[in-house]
Amino acid sequence: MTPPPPLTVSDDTLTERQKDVLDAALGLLVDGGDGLTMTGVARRASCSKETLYKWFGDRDGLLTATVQWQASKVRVVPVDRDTLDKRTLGIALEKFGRDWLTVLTGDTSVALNRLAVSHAGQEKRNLGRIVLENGPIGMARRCKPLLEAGRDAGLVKFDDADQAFRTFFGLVVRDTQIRMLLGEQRRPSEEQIAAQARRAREQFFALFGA
Amino acid sequence: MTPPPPLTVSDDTLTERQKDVLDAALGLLVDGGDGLTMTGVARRASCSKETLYKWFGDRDGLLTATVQWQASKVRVVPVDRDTLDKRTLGIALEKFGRDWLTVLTGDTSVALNRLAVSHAGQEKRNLGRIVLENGPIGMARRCKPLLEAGRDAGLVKFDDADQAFRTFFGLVVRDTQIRMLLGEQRRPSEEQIAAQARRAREQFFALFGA
DNA sequence: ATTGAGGCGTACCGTACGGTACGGTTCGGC
DNA sequence: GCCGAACCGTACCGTACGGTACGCCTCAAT
Repeated sequence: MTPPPPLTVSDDTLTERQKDVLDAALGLLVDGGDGLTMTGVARRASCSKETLYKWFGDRDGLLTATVQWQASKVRVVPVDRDTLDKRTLGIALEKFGRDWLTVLTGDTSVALNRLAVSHAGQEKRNLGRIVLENGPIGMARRCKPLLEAGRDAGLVKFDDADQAFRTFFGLVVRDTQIRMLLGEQRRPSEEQIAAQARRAREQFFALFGA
Repeated sequence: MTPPPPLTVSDDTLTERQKDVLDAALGLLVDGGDGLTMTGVARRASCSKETLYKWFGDRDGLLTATVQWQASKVRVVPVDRDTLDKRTLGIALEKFGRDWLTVLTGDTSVALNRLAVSHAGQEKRNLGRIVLENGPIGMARRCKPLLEAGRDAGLVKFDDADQAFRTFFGLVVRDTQIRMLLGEQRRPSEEQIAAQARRAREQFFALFGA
C-alpha cells in the first residue's frame, strides 16, 4: 500500500534519494528531450522502474515532480523596500532582468519550458500551469510589489501595475525566449544579458519615470 | 519510383489534394497536439497512409510540409514608404502589432509553435528553424525596413535597427506568446489586442521618437 | 539469527504508432 | 474496351515504451 504522490513537491517533502532521481530526470531532459523515458530515468538514477512508479505514480507524476523540483530550486531574492530611491530601484530592476534572462536562456529552463509547452498542447495541462506559475506569473508576483513600492515612493508613475510589469517583461525578454525555445543556437553572453538588462531599466524609466 | 519530396513547399508546388491533406494535418494539430498520427491524418484526409509516405517521405516530411504550408498562407503586406510621415508610420506600426498579436494568439499559430518547440528539443531542428524564420525573424525582416525608412525620414532615431525592432517586438508581444504556449486559456480579445498595439506604438515613439 | 520492508535489476505484457504490403477501385490515355 | 498509374482501405510487422511482476539483496528492528 503506497500513499498517492503528494500534490505538491518541494525541498522538504522529498528524500535525498528522490531528489537524486529527479535530478537524473532533469539531466536526461536537458540533453535531448527524447530519451526521457521511464527506463532511461531508472537507468540513469540506478533505481528500478518499480520504485519510480511507487514514488511518483506514473510518468506524468514523475514529470510533474521533476518540474516542481526544479521550480523549488529557484529561490526568491526579497528586495529591501525601506531604503528605496531611484538608484536602488533601478539597480533592483536591472538585477531582476539580468537574473531572469540568465535563467531563461539556461539549458534547464529551455528544456523544461519545451516539455511544458508540448504537454500544454495535450490534455495534461498541469505541467504548463506549473511552469507558468513559476515563470511569468511568478516573476510578476515578485516584481509587482517592487514596482508598486517605487510608485508609492514617487519614483515611477503608472495606473496599472500589471500593465507596467508586462511592459518591463517585454523590454527585458523581447524575443529571446521564443528564439531559444525554437532552437536558436546562439545563446546571449553574460555581457549581452547585462547590456540588455541595463537597456530595459533605462527604457522602463524613460516610459514610467516620474 | 517517386521523387523525394521537395525541400521547400509552397502554394504552387502542391496539388490541391496535397493541400487538403496538409490542411487535415493542420486541423488535427489544432485540436489536440496528440492525435497527429499518420493513421489519424490519413483517416481525416480520407487518403491512405501509403500515399502519405509516397508524397512526404516520412512523418517528419509530413510535419515539415505542414508547417511550410501554413507559413506560405501568411502573406506579407508591403508598406508604402513614399508618403511616410509620423502619422502613417505610427499607423503602420500599430497595424503591424495588431496583426502580429492576432496571428500569435490564434489556434493554428499556438499549435504550430508548440509542435516546433517540442521538435526543437530533439535532433530534428528543422521545424523550429522554419517557424523561427516565419516568426520572429520574418517579422524582423518585414519590420526593419519600415523602421529604417522612418529613421531616414527623420521620424524616429536609433543606432541599431535590430535593437529597435527587438524593443518593438517586446513592447508588442510581452509575455503573451509564452503564456499562450504554456496553456493559458484566456485569449486576449480583439479590443485588448488593439489596445496593446496602440500602447506599443505610443511607447515605441516615446523611446525612439525624434 | 530471524524477519520483513524497501529497493534493485530484469523479464515480461499490452498497446500505440511508424512504416510496409497488398487487394480493390477509379480514371485518363490508347 | 483495355491497360497502367494513382490512390483508397485495411491488414500486417517491428519496435519503443508505459506499466507490472518477480526474484534477489541489504539492512534495520526485534
